[in-house]
Amino acid sequence: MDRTKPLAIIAAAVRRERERMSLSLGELARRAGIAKSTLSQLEAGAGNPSVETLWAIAVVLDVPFSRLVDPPDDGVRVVRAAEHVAIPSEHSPFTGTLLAASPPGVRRDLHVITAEPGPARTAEPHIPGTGEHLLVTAGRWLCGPTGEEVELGPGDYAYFPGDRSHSYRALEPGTTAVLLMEYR
Amino acid sequence: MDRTKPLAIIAAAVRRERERMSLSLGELARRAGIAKSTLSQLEAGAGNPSVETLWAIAVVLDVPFSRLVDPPDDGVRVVRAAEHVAIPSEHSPFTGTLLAASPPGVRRDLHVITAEPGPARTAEPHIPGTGEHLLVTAGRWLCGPTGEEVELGPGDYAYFPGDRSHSYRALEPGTTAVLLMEYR
DNA sequence: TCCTCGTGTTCGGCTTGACGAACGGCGTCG
DNA sequence: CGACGCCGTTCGTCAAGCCGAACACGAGGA
Repeated sequence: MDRTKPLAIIAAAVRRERERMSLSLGELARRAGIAKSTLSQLEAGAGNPSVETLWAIAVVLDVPFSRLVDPPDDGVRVVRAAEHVAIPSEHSPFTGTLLAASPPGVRRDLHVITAEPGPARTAEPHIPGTGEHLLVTAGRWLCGPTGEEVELGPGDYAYFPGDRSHSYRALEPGTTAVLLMEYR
Repeated sequence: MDRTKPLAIIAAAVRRERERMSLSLGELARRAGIAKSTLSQLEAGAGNPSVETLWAIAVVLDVPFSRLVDPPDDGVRVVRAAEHVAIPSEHSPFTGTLLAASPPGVRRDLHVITAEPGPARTAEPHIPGTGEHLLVTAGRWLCGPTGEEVELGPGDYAYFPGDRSHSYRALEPGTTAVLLMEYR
């Protein structure tokens, strides 16, 4: 499984999530019912916190346990419909193409989205570590991080990090896609 | 975030994963470099293990930390294309339908799958906690856990747990779908 | 200026988890 | 049968995490 020292990761993650919620160290400690000294040492990367302690923190921060343990990624990937490599498998009862395998510890929302032709609509960057997987089912999309937009047709797949400004634009009526949004 | 007591979950998860690897309690303890008494108490649901301890165990069991902390789920969900509730959002530059929000701590693979009409193909159950999300893009599928198959057309969405025997069957030529497989 | 409140840090004391040895229970071999 | 091996549990000791108070620092306000 994972490679890096858990201590530093957890320490950084707790601090990051805490600041994301705009909570002071003392306030978080109070809400979590732990001593702020404990939290201070934890964020300093010292010691070896117990499950109970971490759990209480995760609950208050409203993040899964896992969020306190994994790192980020980057880049834009596109797999054209024509490039799909069909893999007949004995293990699966169908022919499939693997588009993206996820690292552990992500949350994700699965959407179906539709848009009509018009001006590009831009989304503000989400929190770091967010990613968007798009699989076009009909029409044509022009989308991606600002300045790196790609045009996608039916069957095309694209991934790009969501922590940068990015836009979506439909080029044909009834343009639809499956959108998988991932958060850490 | 989560609701249930972490202790019992972790205890059960460790025992489950340990037995999956056919390791004795003592052997796991030895490999992980912890006292077997510690492991014994942990599996008994007593105490409040430290991160270091859990980490060592997770490494030996070759599972992500998260696998030791989240529970299972069940049931089959279907959202018909006609039932998709379009949500125009100011936050998103498109109209979307949320099909499924993920529980924390999952790994997932995103596939595009295609099949031609023929006999149903059955998949063996995967490890507990596995789930499959299917969104039909063309044709008609008949699939689901054995005995609970549902018929799906373009735009239809279904979820079912993958830890039971289940089958896929295409009813029309060129039947395709987006398949999101989740593991814990 | 002085006081107050907020931040995050460091310092004793107590609690508790981790350790290793010793224990009882089974199956196997001499 | 007794002796060994492995299983998992229980017990006493020790180290370490957790706690709460005291601490230093900076930003306002009177």
